[in-house]
Amino acid sequence: MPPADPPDTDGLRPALLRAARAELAEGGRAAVSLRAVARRAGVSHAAPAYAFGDRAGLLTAVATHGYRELAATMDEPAASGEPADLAELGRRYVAFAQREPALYELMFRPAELAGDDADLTSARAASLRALTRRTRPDGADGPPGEVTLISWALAHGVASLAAQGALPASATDALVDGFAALVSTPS
Amino acid sequence: MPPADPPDTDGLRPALLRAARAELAEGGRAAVSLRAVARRAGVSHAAPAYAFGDRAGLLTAVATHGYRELAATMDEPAASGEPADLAELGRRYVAFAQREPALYELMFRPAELAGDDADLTSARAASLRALTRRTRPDGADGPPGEVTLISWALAHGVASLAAQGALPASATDALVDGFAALVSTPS
DNA sequence: CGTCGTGCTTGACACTGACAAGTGTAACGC
DNA sequence: GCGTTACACTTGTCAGTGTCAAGCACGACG
Repeated sequence: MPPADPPDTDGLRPALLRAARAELAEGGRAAVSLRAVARRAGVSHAAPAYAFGDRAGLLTAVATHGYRELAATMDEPAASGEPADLAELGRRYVAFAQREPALYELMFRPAELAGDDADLTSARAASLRALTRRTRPDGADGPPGEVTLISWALAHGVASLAAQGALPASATDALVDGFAALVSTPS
Repeated sequence: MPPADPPDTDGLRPALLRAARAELAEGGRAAVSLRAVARRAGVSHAAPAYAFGDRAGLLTAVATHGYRELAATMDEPAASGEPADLAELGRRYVAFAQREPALYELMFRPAELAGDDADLTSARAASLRALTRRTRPDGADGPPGEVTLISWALAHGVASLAAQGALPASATDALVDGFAALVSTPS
């Protein structure tokens, strides 16, 4: 019987994660089968299931990486050195989704992920925190407010619609900027 | 060889569509297998593929129905008899997605649909038209403007995030209303 | 009475995720 | 040295899936 929590020190899990990312990028979410990942990584067909428990476990690990990268993207200071403003933040969010559409799609597909995974939960919380921090006037942490949630929903909506061709990819920045202008208009 | 376009007069296709909707509602998108649908409809395992070409064809037919229902929901006049305003429209859109989350999810999953299907394309266009008509000051048809697209993206974002538990279902109406207030604030 | 097409079924294949059991190997006690 | 044990996988197998070719019943038509 495989151990409940195999150590991550060796190269199997990282190698499988790399292979899964490559499959995801090349063939989309449907192409990420345990066996295809195993073939690409040059291991036996059951190795991924051993290393990650099951398919949901593998996808969860991939999605966790995605959330970490998204949070890092948002935390990055702007060229000016100052924290990014709302429009810049939205553009980055959408750009991330457009750069890795299959990964972004996977991140928001809880039916295929292990929702109770601790790493996933914390990475998800970290990315929401990065967004919250930048949409509060004081730049501090705290529970997301209405403006944060509306901004998130808008960015997610633009990213999702663009990812599936419902919106032209060239229109996304204008929509994000238009929304930011709405928000900053004094009521 | 099955004919390219089997007639829709008999009961096979409607029966399979009903079965597919039931599978979708009960077990989510992953539960809609051609064989499960066939079992539920009481036909042979290959009948769905015969009737719809392949799995994508069946899902496309289901999604097409979904777009038709969504458009009908939005076109419905409000209790007052007047066309729905932006907030009401958004609430209806999100409510539709929450009433049939698996169907809504399927409708925005082009990787599993036959994107070039004429019925799907026209149903999709009709639902966008219903939304456009109600977000233009003159209530006329025409290409969707920036406000329409931003509103759509917001509604889609709220619906998607709520469907997967990222937002509490109880918060969606407040977000939609908050957005509508932003839009109606004179700049 | 044949024969022909239509509408669906039967049968098969390759592929998938999951599981049980096997295999090699390194570490450890003696 | 040797036996035992734990680990890190691999091998083998099973049920389920989508797809395709072939078969079959049956009514229409000559």
